[in-house]
Amino acid sequence: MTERSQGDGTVAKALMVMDDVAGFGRPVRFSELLDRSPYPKATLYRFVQVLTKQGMLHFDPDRQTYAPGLRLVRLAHAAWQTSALAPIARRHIDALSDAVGETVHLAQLDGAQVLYVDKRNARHPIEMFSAAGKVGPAYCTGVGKAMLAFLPNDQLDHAIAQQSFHRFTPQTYTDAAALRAELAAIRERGFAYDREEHEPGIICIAHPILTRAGRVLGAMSVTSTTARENLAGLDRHLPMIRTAAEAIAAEAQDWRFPDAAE
Amino acid sequence: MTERSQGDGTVAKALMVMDDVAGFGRPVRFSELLDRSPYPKATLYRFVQVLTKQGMLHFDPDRQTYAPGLRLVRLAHAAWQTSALAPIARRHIDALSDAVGETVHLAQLDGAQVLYVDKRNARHPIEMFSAAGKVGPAYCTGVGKAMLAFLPNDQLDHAIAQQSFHRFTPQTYTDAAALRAELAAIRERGFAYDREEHEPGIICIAHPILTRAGRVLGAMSVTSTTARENLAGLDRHLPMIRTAAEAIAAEAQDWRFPDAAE
DNA sequence: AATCTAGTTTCATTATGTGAAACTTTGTTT
DNA sequence: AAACAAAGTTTCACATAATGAAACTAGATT
Repeated sequence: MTERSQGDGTVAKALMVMDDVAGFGRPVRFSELLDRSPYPKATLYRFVQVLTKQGMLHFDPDRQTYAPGLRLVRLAHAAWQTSALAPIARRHIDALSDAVGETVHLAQLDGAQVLYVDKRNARHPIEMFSAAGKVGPAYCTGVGKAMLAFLPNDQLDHAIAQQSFHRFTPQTYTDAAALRAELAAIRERGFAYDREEHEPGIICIAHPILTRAGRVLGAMSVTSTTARENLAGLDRHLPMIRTAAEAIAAEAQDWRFPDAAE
Repeated sequence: MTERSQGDGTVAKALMVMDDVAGFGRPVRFSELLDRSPYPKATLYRFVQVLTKQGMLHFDPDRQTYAPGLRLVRLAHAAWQTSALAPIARRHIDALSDAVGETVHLAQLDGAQVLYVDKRNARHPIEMFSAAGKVGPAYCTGVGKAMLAFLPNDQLDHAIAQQSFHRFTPQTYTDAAALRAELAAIRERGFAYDREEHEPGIICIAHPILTRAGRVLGAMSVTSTTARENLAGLDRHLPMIRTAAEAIAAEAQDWRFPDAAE
């Protein structure tokens, strides 16, 4: 399932169990968990007990199933609030989505993956946790490429090494060389497109959010469909998305990133 | 800060550190954390290292501060989605908030506290994590009392024992006896009011969400202000909130609570 | 240069986690 | 109803991992 790091401490192991439970996407029985777990029965059992007692897992006695617990939601609330990006970006995203009438995403880089931290959908009013917390591939999404393109070399190498390069559509970049060329173009241009690389019919324009020193804080995108728009059409939104991205960066910087030279 | 349970296992201790970091509500320095922590420097240091390496904490090298990490947001996403209540309730909450034009809350009981898991604000369109994950007192909120009132005796005793009974307003119930009387009235009536018990000027009507067997799944409320409404006015919304609560209960039950006799 | 504070590493000691196996409970088959 | 199987829980000798006092280093401050 996940890559297992051994002897990494008890805490790391317990968190791996959390990931496993979360990975099912539904309440799981102990035995199902055991099948996927590298730990022996008694060990896994103790972990699950401790995590449940701690509120990190919730045990449903009727069904005898475990699911991620409410303590996580409480902690995530703190994470979101404390985050230097999401709370600041909120009103800019509101404004942008109102102005362009399309779906707007805010994402951060979480290791080699894209993690969506906020979203506005012009039509359906709200998405809550169903949107925030979602992860996606970095190499074939607008926000992902926008962030990768402005990473320092060492971090970029590391991130690229971890991409899966699965071909989602005919347009997906499926090797590191092609991706690097695309990233160079993005760096040159200042923003990224998603040309149906992740989902057929879905296109977007994405802009990085950078500190003055050029450190990547996140990215935001405006998404549309090939049925309604083409890339040239999305360019209309460029001034607004750029303004928003810069405004967010400026606020975030003043607030919490006094930007020591790196 | 929090109650400390000793010898409760390494995982529990690590999670306590998480709570402490989250409790600050802002990025914290190691030394600030040390002041509040019962652990010696080296021990706390190791915890913070492990948690950071695991993505449960984020370390800002510029400021040398720790904040809750992105892995939490990812896990909370799973928790929210897997939860038996929030995803099901979503469209009902949408509909209810549209219909009544007031703020609607969805909450669950997390130990002795109320944990808000969703919210619709008629005016301001969205609140994201800023709303979900928030905790509040059970004894002086509509949703809190609506849930407490339908708890089995042993759980109720336990929950009441943990209430702080802080007097937020002149209307706040400040002792267990008064609260128990109010809960009896709520049980009788089938729903709860908040008569400015938590915040002056804020009133609400709240309805529990119960399985057929009477187990408490959560509660939902419609909130207004004394400037616009009074309790009698809120009663107008009763049929709709009751219908919504029952619909949510029915769906949740079919979906994941086949309701073994309790 | 001396002093202070915050952060990091070391290492002998001890507590804690580990997991094979035995056991109990629950549900299914004959 | 008895026999069986599968899932869940407890035990305990053993090994690993956590502990924390103290020593150390890096930056500030005087």
